[in-house]
Amino acid sequence: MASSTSEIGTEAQVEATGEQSVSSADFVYEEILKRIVQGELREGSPLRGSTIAAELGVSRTPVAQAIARLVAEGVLNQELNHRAIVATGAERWFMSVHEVRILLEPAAATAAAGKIPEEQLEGLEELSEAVNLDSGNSQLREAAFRFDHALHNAIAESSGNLLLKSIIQKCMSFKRFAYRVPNDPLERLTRSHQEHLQILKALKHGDSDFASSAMLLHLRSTVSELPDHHVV
Amino acid sequence: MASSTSEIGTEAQVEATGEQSVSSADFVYEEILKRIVQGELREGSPLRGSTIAAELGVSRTPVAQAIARLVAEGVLNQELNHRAIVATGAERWFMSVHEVRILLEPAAATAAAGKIPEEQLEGLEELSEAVNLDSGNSQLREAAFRFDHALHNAIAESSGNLLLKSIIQKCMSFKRFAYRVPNDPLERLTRSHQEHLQILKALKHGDSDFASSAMLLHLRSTVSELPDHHVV
DNA sequence: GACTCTCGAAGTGAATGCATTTTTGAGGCT
DNA sequence: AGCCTCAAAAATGCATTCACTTCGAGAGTC
Repeated sequence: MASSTSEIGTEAQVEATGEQSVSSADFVYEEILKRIVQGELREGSPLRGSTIAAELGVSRTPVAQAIARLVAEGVLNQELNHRAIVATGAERWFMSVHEVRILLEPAAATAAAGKIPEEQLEGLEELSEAVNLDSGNSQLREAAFRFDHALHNAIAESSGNLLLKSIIQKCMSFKRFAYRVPNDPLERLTRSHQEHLQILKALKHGDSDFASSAMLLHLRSTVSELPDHHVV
Repeated sequence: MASSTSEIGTEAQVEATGEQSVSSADFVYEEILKRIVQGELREGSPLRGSTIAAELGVSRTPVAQAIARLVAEGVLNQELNHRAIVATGAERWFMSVHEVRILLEPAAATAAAGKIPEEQLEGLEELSEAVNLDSGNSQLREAAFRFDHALHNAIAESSGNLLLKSIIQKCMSFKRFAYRVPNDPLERLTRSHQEHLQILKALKHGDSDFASSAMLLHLRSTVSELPDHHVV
């Protein structure tokens, strides 16, 4: 289909097909963001929609949708009828995300404390127990990742603020990019898990202040340990 | 072009053409959001992309883009191959926006203090002076609106955080919906302007704490005065 | 009578085509 | 040599079309 580099396209598309129930637009969205974060696309770089469509092996329609979303999020800039360019500072995207989380998630925890439905709390505790049993390394990390996501997303959902919820959940979705750090010390994961348990306890007891403080501590300790700008 | 209600479509499209240099997707985006905020579309209401396209007199392509953006923002929910539905709590969108602003903008002001370029500061002061001369009522409100937008957007830009910037600027773009309140007391506008001046002074002097406090006061006083959920 | 199954209608996601705009590179001019 | 002009090439935005999925009503069955 594509003229020049159709092999790359097919390859990428296969990778996308691996993840079921995801639209082409979602795939393109993540692919572009990945390239920006990995430094392949520097700030100011122009994005030619048709070229990307050819490289990724999809048509221009989903590419246009993905670009529109990235423009709405500020990762790309685009004027009408002009091509999109990477916004300045886009490669520090992860750091931006984490800083915003520090501002939002303690407040979200405050609002969510005591408001998370009982059954959801039980589900979270199940997930937390799945982390305790130290099976294989990768399996442990997988369980921790799931619990992490579920906890933060549950707080976002029960915050009662739609915008807050969507921002936090978007932030969490970015963690997938950064979660391929298998050589990340196990001690850090353990401590992070302990912090998550503290937060969960506070949420269950409806202790807003405790939940907020625990969340702040959690996010601050995460950022203080990681090197430079690989924050999320 | 459209089959059933093409008159409505043409009417709306004319209204859109009035605003130059805006894509059809942007027009559809704002139209859908307006309908949600005005209660025309209640939470849980399904949105048929093809119907909206017909009503607004555009094709499904820009509608799909607009819906994709609204889904990304959490205003709509949509599963793959299912029609989008209005998220629960979407009619309280404005309140959500203001609450998030209270969480983010003081921090943005802290970061931006002393970092706004000189020429931009001068531009802001010009805009602020344009408010002082009390010409016609509507003209005064227009000037205040411009200064308001410019100030908050400048802070967002100079915050050095890409996500923060895009969220704040998006929040500000929503104010357009709420700014058709001509019977809003003049005293409120004056006080708001004074607060803006305080913020500007702090930014110019590079006083982070002052800027943050002034911003917090500004946002808090705005929310305390307005009735129920018409916050932004 | 209630439930299930099937088939048509409608809707979504993606591809392609078309008109307009921008980009860009060559040529002429100062 | 540098700058401006301009036309060809390419990219964008939108419309249209195609393939597939989902929704819904009616027939058939228990």
